[in-house]
Amino acid sequence: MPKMTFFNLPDHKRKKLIDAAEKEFARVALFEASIANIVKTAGIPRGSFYQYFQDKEDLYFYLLDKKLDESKRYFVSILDHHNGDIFEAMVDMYHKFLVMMPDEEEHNFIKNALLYATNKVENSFTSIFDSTYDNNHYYKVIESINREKLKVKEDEDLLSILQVMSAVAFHNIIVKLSNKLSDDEATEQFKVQMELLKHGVYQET
Amino acid sequence: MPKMTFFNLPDHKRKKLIDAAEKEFARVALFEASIANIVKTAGIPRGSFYQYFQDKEDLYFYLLDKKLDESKRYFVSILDHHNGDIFEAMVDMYHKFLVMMPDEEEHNFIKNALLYATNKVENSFTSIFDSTYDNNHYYKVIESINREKLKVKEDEDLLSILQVMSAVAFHNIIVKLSNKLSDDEATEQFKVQMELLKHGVYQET
DNA sequence: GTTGACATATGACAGTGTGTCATATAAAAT
DNA sequence: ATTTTATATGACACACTGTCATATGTCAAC
Repeated sequence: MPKMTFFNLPDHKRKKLIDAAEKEFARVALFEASIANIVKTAGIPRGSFYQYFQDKEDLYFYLLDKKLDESKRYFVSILDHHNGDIFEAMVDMYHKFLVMMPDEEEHNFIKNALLYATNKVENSFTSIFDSTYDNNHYYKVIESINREKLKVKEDEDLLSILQVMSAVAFHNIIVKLSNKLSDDEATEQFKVQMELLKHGVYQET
Repeated sequence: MPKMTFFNLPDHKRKKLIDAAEKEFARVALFEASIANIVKTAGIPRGSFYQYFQDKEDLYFYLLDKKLDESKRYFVSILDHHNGDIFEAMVDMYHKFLVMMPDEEEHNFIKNALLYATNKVENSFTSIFDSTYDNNHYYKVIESINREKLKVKEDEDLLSILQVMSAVAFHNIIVKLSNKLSDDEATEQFKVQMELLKHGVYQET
């Protein structure tokens, strides 16, 4: 987390710094991003940066988590919209995530995050379904899920399902961003994989 | 790929360099690893390094792919051992991968690779099931799979299954390596998720 | 309105790393 | 023996990081 000094900053100064950082993290992945670049763009002295943040990662995950918080809230609303059908919600979310990013800088930021995913970045993304990150949000999701059509009834089993889904979604988004799949192809492929998970791949005897 | 100069090197010199590199990549993740360290340990001049490799990544992915090639071959043998049952093979492989790493340096190398996974690293891992990386190996796998118990019969459907499985496996290994799951807990969790995929999560009406 | 205590700002600096290049050396070809 | 080609070497220019001594601002208390 950024230090208090950062939050005490006058709005325009804080915004300038955030804009500069977003620009840099949209340009290249975290490990390639340079503080030197950010402070130059923001027009602040180098020393000030360390007054506000522990280091590059501190700033980075602050920004990333801020962006993903929006997605989290959005997912709950989508889930409600689909009457708790978690598969429909997931496919919808996946599609929206890929298609609904008109801001190129935002798109590149996310792309760089995903293509150079550290464990921490992956956690930030898949935390949509992880109680350790945001217990409050987690229960909202769990409670919004309609279990009627599902085989499992226990929270624990539900969690396993969510984990499988988010692992597959995460992987698919990376494939989509790195390869030459169109939005439609990617969505189609994800749907197919969700169907597999829905109905299973074994022939029931 | 390393340059020819590297492969022309006398064995002992090449080995010394590889040993030094493996040590460095076991110490820290790719982005933190330093060429300066590697050449110091190997006792070669800095200039020579660039005679052999394009850069750090060149050396890194050469080593990683070499390691994963063993795993690929091993997977085919496991699949045969389980008479083509892809779920049994996958669970077995997952367990072996976690448990059968007695060499601490090797373990740390893989751990660093996974916890700081770039798109390229993830590709290297999941390429077990990707025809674009090693067509020959891919067909060996595809042909070894027993489709009797599976709903799907087409290669294309099979590929979707494999992709889902490898995405889930990849994700689980990362969770296992970063968190405090024991080998047994991790294996159990993976089994549960494989069962979900086998039989599906929807109640068939 | 002066003082002191505390918060913030600043940029020079030491340390570390990268990739290149001119030069030296060895090996092979003619 | 001489030219050509391959390899070796380490100094160098450049880039970046994190720190620290010093400067500047803020604000409550007297």
